[in-house]
Amino acid sequence: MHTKNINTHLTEIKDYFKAAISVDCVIFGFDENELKVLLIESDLKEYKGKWSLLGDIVHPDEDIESAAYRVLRERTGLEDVFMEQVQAFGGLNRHPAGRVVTIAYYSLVNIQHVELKTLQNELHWHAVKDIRQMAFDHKDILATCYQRLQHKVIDQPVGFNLLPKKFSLRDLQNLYEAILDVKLDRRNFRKKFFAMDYLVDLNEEEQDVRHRPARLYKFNQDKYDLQHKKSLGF
Amino acid sequence: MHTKNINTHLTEIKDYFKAAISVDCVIFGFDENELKVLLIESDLKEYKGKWSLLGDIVHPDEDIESAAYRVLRERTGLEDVFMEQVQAFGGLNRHPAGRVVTIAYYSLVNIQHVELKTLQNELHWHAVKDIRQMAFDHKDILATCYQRLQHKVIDQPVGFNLLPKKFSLRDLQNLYEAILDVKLDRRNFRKKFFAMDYLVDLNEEEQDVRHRPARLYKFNQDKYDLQHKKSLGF
DNA sequence: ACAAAAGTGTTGGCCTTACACCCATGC
DNA sequence: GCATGGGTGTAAGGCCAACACTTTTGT
Repeated sequence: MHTKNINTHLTEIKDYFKAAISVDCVIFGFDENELKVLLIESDLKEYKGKWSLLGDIVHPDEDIESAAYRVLRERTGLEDVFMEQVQAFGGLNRHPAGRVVTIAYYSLVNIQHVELKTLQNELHWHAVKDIRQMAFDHKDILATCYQRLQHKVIDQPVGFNLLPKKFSLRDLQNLYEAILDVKLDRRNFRKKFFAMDYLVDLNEEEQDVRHRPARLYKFNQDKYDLQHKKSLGF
Repeated sequence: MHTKNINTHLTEIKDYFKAAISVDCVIFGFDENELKVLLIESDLKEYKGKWSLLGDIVHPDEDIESAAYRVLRERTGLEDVFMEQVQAFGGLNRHPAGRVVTIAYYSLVNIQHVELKTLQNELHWHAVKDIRQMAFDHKDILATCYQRLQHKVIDQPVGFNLLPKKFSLRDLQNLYEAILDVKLDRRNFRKKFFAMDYLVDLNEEEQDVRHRPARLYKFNQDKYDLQHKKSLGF
């Protein structure tokens, strides 16, 4: 039996250096109590009018993670935001131009900080729950990344990345309810977060609300980094 | 500002079809109460004598998942076993032959069913906890896949894939203790698994043990598939 | 009879859930 | 003063962790 292994035999490999690697970024934001994702209109004739994720080919001298950060930076102006690889998508005919294997990342951004780098208004935030059709296999990619996010926020306090620096507990709860698509009990939610001790009371209040203003908090990243990272368990 | 997007602009792509895609399989087995992984000796001069994962280039007409299954089949003779993609590894100089982005998979196999397809005895099962050095970035890949496995067995009953069809509760506990690297309470462990109702009592006993023989069970996959897949929570 | 591992229940503490009233502010 | 959402505590039940003795088999 003849078996090959790229890790032991090199001679036949040269013929195979013909694929392209891309990254696709699922950029999540939170606005108007909805989870949003940043999409771009596709110009490709095959997908005319459909929305697609932000992505690009990985350059020859570029790490895949760097490529993902580059895409993010070029489109949103943001750096140093939360980003995580999800997985590769490598179906045979997923891209009309040829064999393109894409690596999917998702990132969590404060939607207020984003300055869209747009040419003809072709970039838009879409409510995740309203998205029906997308170009390529991007609906799959989005769904997989969204699932990953849902698991992640249960496990670790990453949701803060989607909020402004100062936020109320109501904001935080709205965020979790939007991501997980559940209703949560207000008192128990507060208890849980105060018990975790990651919130810093800023002794400030909301402005311009026409009811009793809520206290504002910020997230204490350092405290979280120190402690054993235990599950939030919703 | 000029930004590119593979999902909207195609003209410049051709130049980039020069990378290679590979898959690397972390094939886990369980034997002598230890978690093992199947490795092959590297022939590459750069990694002479080091052990590496089983991997291969993804063929042009081949899905990445199919490629992973092919590697598994060619080396172990197995098909239809548990396998899951973990993530891509795309560091710049991870392969001496050029730009090779690899997609890592792990699979769980019954080590008794494996017939190693070996040419010069270059394939071996290694205890995961004893592995020190590996070729390429394979130690990273293994570590990432092992972590994923640890989370997975807590979440879903996939451990059965590593055991023979018939097993005792002691076998099952040994497996979980090996994977999670913890000691578990025997009574609570039994309670938990009986409560989940995934085990079928075969009304058989161990043979050839020099103490009281344990009852044998099998896993009821169908029952699991039907129920809501709830966490095992160790 | 002895060695070795299998098998079996109960209790206490903790964590989770469910639930209702008063408070501060803007209009 | 009224409408709106903010803020707070407690009790009951379920879940998990800790723990020791008896049973079965081989030698």
